Amino acid sequence: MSVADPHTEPRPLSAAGKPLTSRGEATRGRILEAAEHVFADLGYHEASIVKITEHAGIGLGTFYLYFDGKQQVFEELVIDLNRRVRRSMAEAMAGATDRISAERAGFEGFFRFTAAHPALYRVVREAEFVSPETLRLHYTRIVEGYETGLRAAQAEGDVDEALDPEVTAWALMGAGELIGMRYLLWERDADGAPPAEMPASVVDDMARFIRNALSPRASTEGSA
Amino acid sequence: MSVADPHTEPRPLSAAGKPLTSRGEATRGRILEAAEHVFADLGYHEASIVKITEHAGIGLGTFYLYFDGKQQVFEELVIDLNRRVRRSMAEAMAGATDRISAERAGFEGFFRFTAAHPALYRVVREAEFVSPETLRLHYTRIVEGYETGLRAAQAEGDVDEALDPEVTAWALMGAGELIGMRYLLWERDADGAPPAEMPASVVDDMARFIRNALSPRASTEGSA
DNA sequence: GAGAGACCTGAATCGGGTCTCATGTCTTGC
DNA sequence: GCAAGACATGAGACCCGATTCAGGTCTCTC
Repeated sequence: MSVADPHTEPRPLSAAGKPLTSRGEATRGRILEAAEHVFADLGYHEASIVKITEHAGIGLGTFYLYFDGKQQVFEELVIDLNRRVRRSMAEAMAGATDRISAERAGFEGFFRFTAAHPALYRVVREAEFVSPETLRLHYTRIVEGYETGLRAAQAEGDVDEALDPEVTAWALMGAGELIGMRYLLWERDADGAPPAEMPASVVDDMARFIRNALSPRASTEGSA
Repeated sequence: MSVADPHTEPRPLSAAGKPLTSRGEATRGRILEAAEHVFADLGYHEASIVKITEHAGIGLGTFYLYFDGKQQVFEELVIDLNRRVRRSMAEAMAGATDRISAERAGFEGFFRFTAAHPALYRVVREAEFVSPETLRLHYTRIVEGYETGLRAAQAEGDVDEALDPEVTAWALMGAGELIGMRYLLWERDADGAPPAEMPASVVDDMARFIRNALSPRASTEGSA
């Protein structure tokens, strides 16, 4: 597979590009963790370096030893989150035998991540306006896996051969995203708490939709 | 239909809530127009009141005679854009006879608007982070129409009765959005110009996907 | 135990934003 | 032609954020 492995991580460097001692690595990690918290809480523009460094318990200047600026931490964070979402999806799909159930499992993995970290997934979406390149990377990496899976499944006869794998992959991802937004990010109980997981009925409804969309049709290969 | 009519517009008021003379109304309109331009060009956070008033050719203070602040103009703009997107969709669907072709036409209307105003559709999406309430309104209004249409089509036998209309409506809208983003907002030719319209092949592929997803299945009502 | 890096710090600099307000200018009714 | 009220203005008060930098401190090596 040419798809990027969701488990590899780059070596941490200082802002100047130099390698770090373990003390430096630890501090860098604390900044990243604080950034995750602050961005998730406040969104990109309300977040500030001061708030991040305060939350990390370090001096303001220290931040600039490890990052060029706010945008760079943000990008690194999105890339990390992308790895984590894909890991969640990959884990969920691991046991599936045919493509249709793999598809369902993949969505469950995605919904599980979103339910567990609603604010974090919002961070990823905000990348569209903060760092479009990074968002492209995010979506592209997810779609690549999808597309390969769909192509293989078409060869197996699990998926309608008339469907274009690329367009279909984007359509499925979009469907998953809006469903996640609607039923996980928007839904709040009386105390304002988000749901712990996607309601089974929604997962079922969505699975039915996907099964319909993907399964080979017995007859009627009509006009385009 | 209980769906909000995309053609009605509220009366313009001053920031203090007073009705306006025609001179005032004209100025207010110029601000809104300038805001549309500036937000589309720069995004919410890069945009500033100064830039908006400069573009409108009026003094800075004048802005505050008509709006409470940046956020309020933004929200008004998003609501206006929502009306325009829905109008574009409704016009495209007007001639359709059955639901499946109405669906396809609706997407064509949506893609037409996005292709004609790529930057404007980005403004709508940015509302997720600037004014979540307004974005909810945007999506909800679109989904309402969808859902009613799907329900009616199920009664007619045009659409698989096993599908949940609400979940299906959100899934379709999400699919349309990501396809729009991928093939309209991202695609640039050598000069960096966006495509004038959605490629026919993508529309066809998407239509096939939707037809599969919605059409009643002859047999196999399998497990959930 | 002393020197060399690596690491840390926050006051100060700089830039840019929103919003107010005291001071005009138009337009309309009479 | 002259109030009165609607409309217009932009300098300035105020706020807040990113980034720099000169001066520390820590830690490791020999």
